[in-house]
Amino acid sequence: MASIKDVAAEAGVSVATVSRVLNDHPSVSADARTRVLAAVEALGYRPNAVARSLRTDQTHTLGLVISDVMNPYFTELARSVEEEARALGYSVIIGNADERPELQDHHVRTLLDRRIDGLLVSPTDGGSPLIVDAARAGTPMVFVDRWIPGVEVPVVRADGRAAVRDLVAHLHGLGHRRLAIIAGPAATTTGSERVEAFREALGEYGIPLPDAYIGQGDFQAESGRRVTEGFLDLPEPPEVVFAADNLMALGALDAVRARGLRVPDDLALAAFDDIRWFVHTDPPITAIAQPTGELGRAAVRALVDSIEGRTPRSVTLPARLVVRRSCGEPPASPEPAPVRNRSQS
Amino acid sequence: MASIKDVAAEAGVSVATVSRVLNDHPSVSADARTRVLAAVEALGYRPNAVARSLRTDQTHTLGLVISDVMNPYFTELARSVEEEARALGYSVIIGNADERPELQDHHVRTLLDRRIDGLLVSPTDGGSPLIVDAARAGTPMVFVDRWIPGVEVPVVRADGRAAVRDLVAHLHGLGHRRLAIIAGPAATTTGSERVEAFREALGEYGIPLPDAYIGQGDFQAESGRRVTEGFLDLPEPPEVVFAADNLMALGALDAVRARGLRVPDDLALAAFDDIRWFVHTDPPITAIAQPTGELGRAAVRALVDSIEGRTPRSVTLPARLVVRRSCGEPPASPEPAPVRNRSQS
DNA sequence: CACGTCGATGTAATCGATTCCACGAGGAGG
DNA sequence: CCTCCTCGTGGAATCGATTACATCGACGTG
Repeated sequence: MASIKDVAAEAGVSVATVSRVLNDHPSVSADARTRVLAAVEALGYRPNAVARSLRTDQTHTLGLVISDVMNPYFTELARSVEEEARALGYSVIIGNADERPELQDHHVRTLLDRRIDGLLVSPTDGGSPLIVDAARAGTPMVFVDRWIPGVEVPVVRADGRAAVRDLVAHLHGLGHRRLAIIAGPAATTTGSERVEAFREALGEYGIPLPDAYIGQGDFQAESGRRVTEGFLDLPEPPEVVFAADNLMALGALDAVRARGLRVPDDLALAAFDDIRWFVHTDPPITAIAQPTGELGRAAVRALVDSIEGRTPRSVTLPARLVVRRSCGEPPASPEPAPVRNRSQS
Repeated sequence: MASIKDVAAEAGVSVATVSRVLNDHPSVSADARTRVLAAVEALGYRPNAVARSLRTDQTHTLGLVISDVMNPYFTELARSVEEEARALGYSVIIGNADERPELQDHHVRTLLDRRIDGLLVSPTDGGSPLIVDAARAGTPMVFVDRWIPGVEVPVVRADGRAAVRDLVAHLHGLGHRRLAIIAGPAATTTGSERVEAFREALGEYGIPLPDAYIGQGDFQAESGRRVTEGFLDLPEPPEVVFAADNLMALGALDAVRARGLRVPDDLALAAFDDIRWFVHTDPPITAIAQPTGELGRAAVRALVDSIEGRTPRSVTLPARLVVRRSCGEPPASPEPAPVRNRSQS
């Protein structure tokens, strides 16, 4: 592969001049510039990003460590992150933690070794020392969706509190009184927050949230199935199950289906995270939608601000309830546009 | 950030010795080794992968350019690729082409600039000169799922021919005679191959595939909706629509639903690519399943073979038909295990 | 005892870029 | 006409690693 030296030789100038042309530094004669450009063209030269990074100490790369690529919510997040990053001149390297802390740390370490300019993390657990140290050491970092409390890092996330309240109102209005939740890992902020919001909203109606109605899941489908089976085996099973993410809702659906029961007649179901498939499930699932695309973009902007020396800001956006048929009684009007355009947020 | 020089100073040895310890070269005294290791520990030193790559001309990184991250098929592929790569000591950088050739080229160029050790591509179009040139120039490369004809690059893919024949047999057995297909872009191998296989299989029953029953899609949901509406507007609409990928099937479902029609009563539906959501749609969708995980792993193995100087082999694995209810008449026995374990292929 | 071998170590070149500094030519100003 | 500044350019240092080569002491062998 041709290097800058080859270009310099071909153009009859020094490597310094070639470099100046490439980085369009002002003081290069028009003549030299055209000769260099011709040489670049002739040799099919492309600058070696590795060498450039070593010298400049910037890789123009962002690391994104997400909890689970197979989760459509995170896939969509990754997509919007990459899009915004590209618009700002950065590449993105994605690491999939698969909800496993040690895998998360593996990716963080690898990304740090590659000297990425900044890190976007949605922490799988509540306190990876590696991440905390990196943050303290000054690595530009932004938390997205989930965060680690007590660390001075901007957080970009959706606040589901109001939407959860709307959901509970909706459920209460449908006559449901025994409401259960499939929670995420307590070690994640989203895991515990959603339970709290749910409990609080129930409280407003004087409905308790007994321990038996709090199932411990791990944000993956299998745990949703297991927890739901537990609920169904209870002497007094809940009338509604609220899954704290979309995959656990899928597992819940599996469990109900395996017993030959029906949603919402035998058990109503709602989920946090709205994904396009929820429109097509049997029945369509009522869910709390996060502004995923906007979150991804805001996170990138905050991170790039941090990298380029501006002060990054935390961002909290509202989530909203999308009512469908999985909790009973169809909504007043059918959903207007079944295919959502993928470029919208 | 501490460099190898700092470690050398701290340990009281030369950088060469530090480097030898780090790469466990045999001729280092036990004493020096422990001192270096202690210094590494004390300083929290981590080798700079950028510098290392520049010197050794290897990045231990694979590039993966896929057509669409939002497509669960490719997400699963990406996941298995990363897993196998990690097991073999490589990282993966994913580029999302979003079915746009220029975006695909952008990512290929960026990856090449970063001097990745090898490239895994599922080409969005039939003949990016950039990719062809890179292959000819000797960049280790493997095509996965789709390929570019006429280029000397191993291909790892699933052969759906037999499964399509099974599907047609199934449809014919249910009494369907007017069968249409939503095709992928003709520029992709999978796009044209699936139409051919379908036409061939129909031929065995003496059923023609008129042009009106070949809708041109682009592997994205919106095109599936558009094409399906076209089909429904025909004077003699088809009884079955076969979508060449899962997203177009989703779009087809949208179109049917928007008209207040029902699957399979008004229009039967089948899809290429089986994804877990198909079990939960209304109705569950009959699909052709590819051994996605195995494809990803095989592709990585072939690529790493190529990188490390062994001869890579092309791999073709069979796809298989999974019958559900979207073409009419439920299958003989219900699906045995509703939740599929995510670690299986 | 001399010499060759081997193991441990350090010095320095190298990878491919960027960038500081020095230098020469040419133009402006006194 | 001399000085000074500016502009275009090249030489060389530098980033942080790896590695060929040189060196040196210890040891084994004839």
